[in-house]
Amino acid sequence: MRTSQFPLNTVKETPADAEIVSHQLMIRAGLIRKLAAGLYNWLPLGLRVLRKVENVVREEMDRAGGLEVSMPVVQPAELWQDSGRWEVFGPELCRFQDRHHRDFCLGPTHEEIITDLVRNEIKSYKQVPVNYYQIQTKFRDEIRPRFGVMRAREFLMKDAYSFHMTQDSLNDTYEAMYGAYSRIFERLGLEFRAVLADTGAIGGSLSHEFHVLADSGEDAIAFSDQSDYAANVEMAEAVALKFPDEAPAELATVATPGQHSIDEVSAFLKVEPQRILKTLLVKGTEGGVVALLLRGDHELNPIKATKLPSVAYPLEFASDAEVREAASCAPGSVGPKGLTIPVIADRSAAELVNFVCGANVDGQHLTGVNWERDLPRHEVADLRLVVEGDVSPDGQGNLRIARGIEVGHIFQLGTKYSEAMQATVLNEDGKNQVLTMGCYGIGVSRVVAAAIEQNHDERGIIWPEALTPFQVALTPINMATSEKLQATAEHLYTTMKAAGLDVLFDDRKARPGVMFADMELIGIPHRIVISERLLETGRAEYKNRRDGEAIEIALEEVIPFLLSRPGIA
RNA sequence: CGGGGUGUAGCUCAGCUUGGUAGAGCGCUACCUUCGGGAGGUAGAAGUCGAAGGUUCGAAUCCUUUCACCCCGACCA
Repeated sequence: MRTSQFPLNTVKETPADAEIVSHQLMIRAGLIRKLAAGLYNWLPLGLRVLRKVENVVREEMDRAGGLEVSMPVVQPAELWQDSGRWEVFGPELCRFQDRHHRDFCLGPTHEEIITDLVRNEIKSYKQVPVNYYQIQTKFRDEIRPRFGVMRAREFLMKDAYSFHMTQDSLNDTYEAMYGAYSRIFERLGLEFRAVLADTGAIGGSLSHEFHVLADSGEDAIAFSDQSDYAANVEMAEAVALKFPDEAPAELATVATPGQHSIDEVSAFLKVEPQRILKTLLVKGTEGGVVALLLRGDHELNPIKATKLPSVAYPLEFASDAEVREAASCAPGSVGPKGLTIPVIADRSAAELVNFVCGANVDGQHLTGVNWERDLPRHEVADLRLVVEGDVSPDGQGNLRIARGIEVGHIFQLGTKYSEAMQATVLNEDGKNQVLTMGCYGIGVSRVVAAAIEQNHDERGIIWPEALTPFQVALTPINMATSEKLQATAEHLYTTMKAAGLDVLFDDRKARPGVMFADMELIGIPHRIVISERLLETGRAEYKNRRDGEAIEIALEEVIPFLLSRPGIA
């Protein structure tokens, strides 16, 4: 491709409304342009990258036995009413009516549609398992779209849905998808981790997320430094931290006027926070409140808390009035002693000895408290967020915490949708049997942004080979003034293309600085420069975008040299 | 939805407090000079000052309403 026929829509200035690097660079490099909040046009350069991702995804899905389909973006309400999600889904489901006043929505996901398709088309156990996938535009009316295509309202997603007679069969496909996803992100040249995940609103049992590691990531993930354990911190199991054995101290009541927070009490009583018991009162499912106990240095994990049958979802803290009713004091002085409401202790809180807790009297705390002697043993659960350095739940190594961008998510759905929508087939006994489902998503447009977050410098994007819109930039200097240079450039361009190289020939009448800056901004990994000066010795200059390595090579060696570069052929 | 902020040329912004015929830099067009790291000069094109209403002799500027966009929180690939 020639730049004279492929306008580079680069801009020098950083757009004012772009927060993160990938968003800024995608606009500066001319990959995307915003149309409205959360809606983007993809320019030719950006679309080339998007298609690269798409193709890798498609190849690996096909290799793993997926069958490509295409389902409409617009979906009839009836199917959503069938699954029960028409009512359950919030305002992010964009609903509208057609001219006949029939209800429709823009598909945020396609479980309903595929389940309907399968219940109509798949009749026999002989036709399963099947794994249908599509690469399709989705629309979610996000509360707050941000970070460019990272959290857009309209985005490109690969979604796959598998149907099975047995859990074993689902396990097989789940594993195949796990493998396919790993290959996809490896081929794309991204540093990623697969982590145990919460199944969230989609429902189901087993689930893994695939995260591209980047400091700007919205998710925190925990992984062991010695084993392959990895989980979203929302999910990461927190093991009980033992407390050193000590002789029991005497139980005492102390005045702690005006000391409410853990830090205040810690400073006032000169006791380290980990020896103070934090008592949180939250709303319960039955309408009352429930007490959750944590070590003072630990934080509550709301996801874990709301999974407890007695705790209301979503998590809501008790009001001051409710606290006073349950504990007869203000929130800063609450403790478990004497409470008549349900009490659940975190595993590590249950290990405390000689600790401090609220006395349920304003301005008073208890010291030297011990379980059993002073307080009954309560229900114990995993309630806290893991922290860096925690023992890994598999017992091997310690947890480290990194930030990641979720680019893929695989679920074992079970029969949630197939049951509700009656997706059944006849089994070997001639009986109707509900199919078991899995679903598997990749945020294709998000992958592009994630790749940039992970691969850029102060000059712009540095594309991994598998994603780059062009492999090689051919930049002749002042070509217009030299017929010889022009002829050499044209010849190089033609032979490079013939050699199968995807080359962007900068034939603009631009100054060298402009060409270099543009090619670096748009992230082309390899650059060939030719000039009058170089021509005198029959050489060209090669420069690598990532490591900045620059060498001169003989003109006739240019193509063999490029083809020998890792990842290019 | 709650809290905060911004709308003026394609982009980044000044002008608004104190009302008086619309500005800069970048980008774009043409020409001259320059030519290995976002050049210099000359000339030019380009704006219903987000929209509506009001106050005023006169509104980008003051008042009211409204829309859009951005940031912080709860949702998600």
